[in-house]
Amino acid sequence: MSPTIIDIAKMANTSKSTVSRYLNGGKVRASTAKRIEEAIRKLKYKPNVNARRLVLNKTNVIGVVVDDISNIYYSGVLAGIQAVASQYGYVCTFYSRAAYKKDEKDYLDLFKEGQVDGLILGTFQIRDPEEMEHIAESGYPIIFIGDNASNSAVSSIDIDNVQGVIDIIKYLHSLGHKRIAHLRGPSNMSAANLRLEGFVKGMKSCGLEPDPELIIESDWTVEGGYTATNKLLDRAKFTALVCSNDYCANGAIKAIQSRGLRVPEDISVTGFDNSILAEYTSPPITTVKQPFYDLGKIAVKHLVDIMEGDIPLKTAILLQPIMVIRSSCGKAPW
Amino acid sequence: MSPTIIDIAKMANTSKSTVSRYLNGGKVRASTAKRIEEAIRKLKYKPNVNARRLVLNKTNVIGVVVDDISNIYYSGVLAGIQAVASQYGYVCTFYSRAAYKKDEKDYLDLFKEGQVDGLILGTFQIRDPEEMEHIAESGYPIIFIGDNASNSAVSSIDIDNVQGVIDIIKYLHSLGHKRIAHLRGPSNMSAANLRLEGFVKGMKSCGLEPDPELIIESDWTVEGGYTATNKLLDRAKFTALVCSNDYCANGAIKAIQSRGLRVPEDISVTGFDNSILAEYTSPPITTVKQPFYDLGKIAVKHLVDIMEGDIPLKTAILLQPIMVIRSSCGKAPW
DNA sequence: ATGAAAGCGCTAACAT
DNA sequence: ATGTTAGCGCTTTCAT
Repeated sequence: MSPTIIDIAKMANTSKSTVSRYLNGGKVRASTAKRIEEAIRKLKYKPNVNARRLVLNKTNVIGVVVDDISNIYYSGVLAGIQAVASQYGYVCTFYSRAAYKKDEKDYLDLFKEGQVDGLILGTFQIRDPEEMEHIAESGYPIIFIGDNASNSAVSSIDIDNVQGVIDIIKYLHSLGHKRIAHLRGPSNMSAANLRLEGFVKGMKSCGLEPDPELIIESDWTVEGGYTATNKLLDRAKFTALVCSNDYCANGAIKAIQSRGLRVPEDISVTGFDNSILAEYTSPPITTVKQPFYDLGKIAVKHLVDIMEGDIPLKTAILLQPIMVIRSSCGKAPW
Repeated sequence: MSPTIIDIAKMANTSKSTVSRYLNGGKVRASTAKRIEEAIRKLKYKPNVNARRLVLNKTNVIGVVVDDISNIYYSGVLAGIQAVASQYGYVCTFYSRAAYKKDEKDYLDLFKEGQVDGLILGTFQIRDPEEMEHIAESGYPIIFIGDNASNSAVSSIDIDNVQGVIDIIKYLHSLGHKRIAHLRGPSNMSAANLRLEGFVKGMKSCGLEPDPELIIESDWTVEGGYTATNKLLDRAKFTALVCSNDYCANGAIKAIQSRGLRVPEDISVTGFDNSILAEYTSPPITTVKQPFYDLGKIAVKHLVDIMEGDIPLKTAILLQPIMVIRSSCGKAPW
């Protein structure tokens, strides 16, 4: 067994309260401190966190629930979360949303069980309003990632998907494009809907009318993008295609090229996310960079503020995305 | 405050021992059980895990330490770890190696502190023998990921990097290639060295002599692969290039194409990992698929076996990789 | 089958 | 500044 605070007290000829005090930065006579330090060193003592958690009713762990840890989107966010959490003295435990849904478990149980002090909840899916309400009412320190403040009673953080696409449209418009198509993402994904919203707003702000015929839905995969783009090419003419993410943009480019058309000479294509695919495929794709790491970082910072009582109010943070211009866009051919 | 076992006992007109017994599947009279169940439901009771951890000296958490959570390699592994751990009733906490190194903390402290029951340690770097020894001696349940049993006193799991490249060489040889070059990875990465070993062994087993002039080192990045391949093209002739991973293979292809040479007509190129880049760039890259998810899955299964005493012995598991043939390789032109 | 009591390792009054 | 004591919520003998 590991040594306890009592073993230290005995060896240092003092009481466990004094050792505890020393450990927690309280006032201790220098000579006693020395003896305690020595005992700790000799016995290689480490405080038992579970005893501490029990008595303090504070775990110093942040729970993170996401759809799928292996998704590149999340892995960047998770890295930011983990790094910053540890700076603040917290440890992170990760849960997958799928497992929780399956077992019909309630995330809020994590608080009751003493597993976590705070929770970061991330999902691509549009959230269930009832669930949001349930969580908001609970009063526990929880922050949502990837949800654009659909419920103002909770704290959330996301990037501004709408503005990201507006920037893209303005850029394309500046290149002379007028017939701009949109390969929208799945309608059950909130970011996909927000990007569509950005498409419509961006078009209008440029004095262009979004043509329903030029909007087609696909999933966020390369294959889906390929298929949908082929349909789009069959039914209409356009000079630019705004895709809902980099994966389907990659598929779109392949579809366009497979018909002997060139990107960007004949059709310009844009993506979203700035994933690895956008950077290294040919042509490299003009896209919108999501600050994944910062997203995680700020989420934790904010959560810690909430947990430690500095920020009682609910806030919705919206990070500004950055357009990354590569060679998949060119002047409008007509 | 959350209700405790005592609140349940009171409401159910029994003692906390009986409630505890009920909770842990012990024998309880049916009528008592009913009353306890009802009390639990009414009070929405959830057992406090920290009290339980303290008394049982068992956390049900698996710690995972990796270089960088956001690395695609790890994110797949982590997903496997997380999923299977939760099946076994464990929760995962993730630590980044960097933070630990910086603070000079010892992973083994996690055990002493009662943070974890077991640890999965992953790194690309060649491990410090002293550290390995230290860990081996500790006797704690620890399993290494991504290390090919460099120390037989610890348990480890990895894919067979050597065999993966041997398979590639044999495949290229079957296509008629004789002058085969190797873009090796960084020499401080153990997998890079093993892949080089596979290259040498594979060549010999095909009756080919590995030419030192045809082996060049680069980091595992696209840019690094690009630069190194240009150097290689300047100094020698070859018909196939075996790259240490998909990223540098992607850079290699770009370098080759930038000189007006074609892949695979003039030079065949292979990668390693089966990352997203191998699948969606042009041409798609023939590579070796690492079973990331399975790696994590098996690591956990094995760790649980160790923790629960089923497997006292130290074992080194080597998973067989699978070659994925795409269009970056063709018949040798000469 | 059930309850009383001790104890897991720690913190925090409280008294000295 | 230090020690005594109670208690955090739970499990587990040991009686009954």
